[in-house]
Amino acid sequence: MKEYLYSAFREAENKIPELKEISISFDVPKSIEHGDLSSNAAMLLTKRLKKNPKVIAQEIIDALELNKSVISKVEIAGPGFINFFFSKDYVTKIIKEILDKKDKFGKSDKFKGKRANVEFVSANPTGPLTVGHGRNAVVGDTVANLLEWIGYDVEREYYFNNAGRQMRVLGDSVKYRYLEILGDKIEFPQDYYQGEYIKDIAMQLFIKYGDSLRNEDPESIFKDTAEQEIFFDIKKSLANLGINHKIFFNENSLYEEGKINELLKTFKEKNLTYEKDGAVWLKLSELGQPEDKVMVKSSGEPTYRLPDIAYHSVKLQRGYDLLIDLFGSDHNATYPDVMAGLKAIGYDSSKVKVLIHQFVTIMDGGEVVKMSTRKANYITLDELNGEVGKDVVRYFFNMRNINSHMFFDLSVAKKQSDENPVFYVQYAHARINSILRRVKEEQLEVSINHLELLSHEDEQALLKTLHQFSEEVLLSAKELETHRICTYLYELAAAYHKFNRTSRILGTERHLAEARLTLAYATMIVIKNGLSILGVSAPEEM
RNA sequence: GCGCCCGUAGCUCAAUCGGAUAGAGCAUCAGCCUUCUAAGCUGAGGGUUAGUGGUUCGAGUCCACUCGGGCGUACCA
Repeated sequence: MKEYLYSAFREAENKIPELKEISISFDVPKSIEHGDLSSNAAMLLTKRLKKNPKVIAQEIIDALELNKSVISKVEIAGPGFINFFFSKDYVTKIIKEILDKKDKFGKSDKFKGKRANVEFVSANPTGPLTVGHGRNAVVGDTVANLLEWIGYDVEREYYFNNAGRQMRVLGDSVKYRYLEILGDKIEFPQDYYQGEYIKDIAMQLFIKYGDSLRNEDPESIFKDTAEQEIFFDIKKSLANLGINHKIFFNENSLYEEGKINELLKTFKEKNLTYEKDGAVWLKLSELGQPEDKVMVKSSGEPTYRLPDIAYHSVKLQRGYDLLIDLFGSDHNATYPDVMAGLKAIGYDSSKVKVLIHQFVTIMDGGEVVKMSTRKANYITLDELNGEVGKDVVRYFFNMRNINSHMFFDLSVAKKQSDENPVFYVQYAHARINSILRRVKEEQLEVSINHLELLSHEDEQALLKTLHQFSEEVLLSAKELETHRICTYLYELAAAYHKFNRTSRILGTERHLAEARLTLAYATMIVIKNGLSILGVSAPEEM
């Protein structure tokens, strides 16, 4: 609906040139009394024109050449809002568009030809994915979906590190459990991985190799087997949620391909490094960061910053127009250094968008569950998925703004899953399918021939909600905010349930019945499209 | 101490670039099924948007400070 008004305002700029100086926007007013779309342009111009906003509003209205068949009424209200009321005909037209585009309705080609990379999950293979990783996984995949909906060619990527201290401890942990199975009496160190899965891997090795591995290095077969098994499980957990990464990027390849040394050399050439206490420091303080940081430890090992910068430069070299990083708030201190480093060596760091989600606090029966992979005190993503199902997991994690901390009460999720909003949305979809099955007996058909009969306020409200879908997708994708889709779908479902109550189909005069049926059918398409962005199923029966 | 995020109804959360009377769900209370799924609908109660000050036609939203919470602040990743 906004498009029409934007172009009308653009034409009005000829008569009121000051309109060019402000950013024109249209809001959907909270109350229907204030029309379908509202503009605050007059109020924004009060200073420039030094006139009463209501007077300016009238001048704007006079300058606009509006088609009566689109805009039925324009009003000045409140302190100077210009409220536009759309004609019934125009509002109804959306049905034709939906029927025409079907599962493509809401998609846009605004960013067609652009390439994006979304890096998410990126957990090292030291243990199963927990509920905490779930938020990252679901939001990352949904952000990727959103970008695809506005035209991007998207690649999903998983960055991991199978070297380093964490993985050494993993190998050691497996070896200790293996020795336990062989009957050795050892005290399992507290800071080793305590999870049952370590014992399972050790047992597998015992079954396969007997006691022949007693003298093997923990970093060889023990670590390698653990990595393989754990990664297999991680991928399976993700696949169970409909998530499939195209690229698994091993940090180690950056070393093997000399990218780390290359980067270090570049920094040195640009005179951005110095040595102190046997370590190599990057002059981040000269790059707008609070303090210099160590890139290469005195031991000769790089810190995580160096590979992180190298990794991002490699990704930028691949030619993406947009790079998304998604990680938890525990990493919030690391990315400014990476961005500063990238910028210093000539990359366009504005292509990198870092999304940081706040933590998920797991509750069980009102009690906080402290999570630690090391201590094996956690609820796995698989367990959660098994309890409540993919649809609930995906909807739930997408529901909230990632800037907010999120409470996940397991006992509530299990016990009251019936009351989860995802069912409310899915139920609307199922209800529509139900009526579609029923009308076959009545020989009613989906038809655009009598849509002008849709005049009930609940029908009009539903139509206007349908109008907003495309804009909502575009906005959600631009802002990289998945929760907006959930909010929208909930409103759409509510509008449908209301309509379902007041605008009955069976037992109604044929033309009106078919018009309503067609509206319901269009609603079904939009609900299904919205749910598909979230990766949530649209059941035909519940 | 410093940096990032947060503080909205009893609970969990929305709120478009700063817009009009701050909205939903859960919970509580009162209604609605011989009619397309009651996993639904209608209504009621519930708020000094943590606090103080500022910016302006207008602030939950922006700025400053205070209080409270989360995460960081390594030659760990």
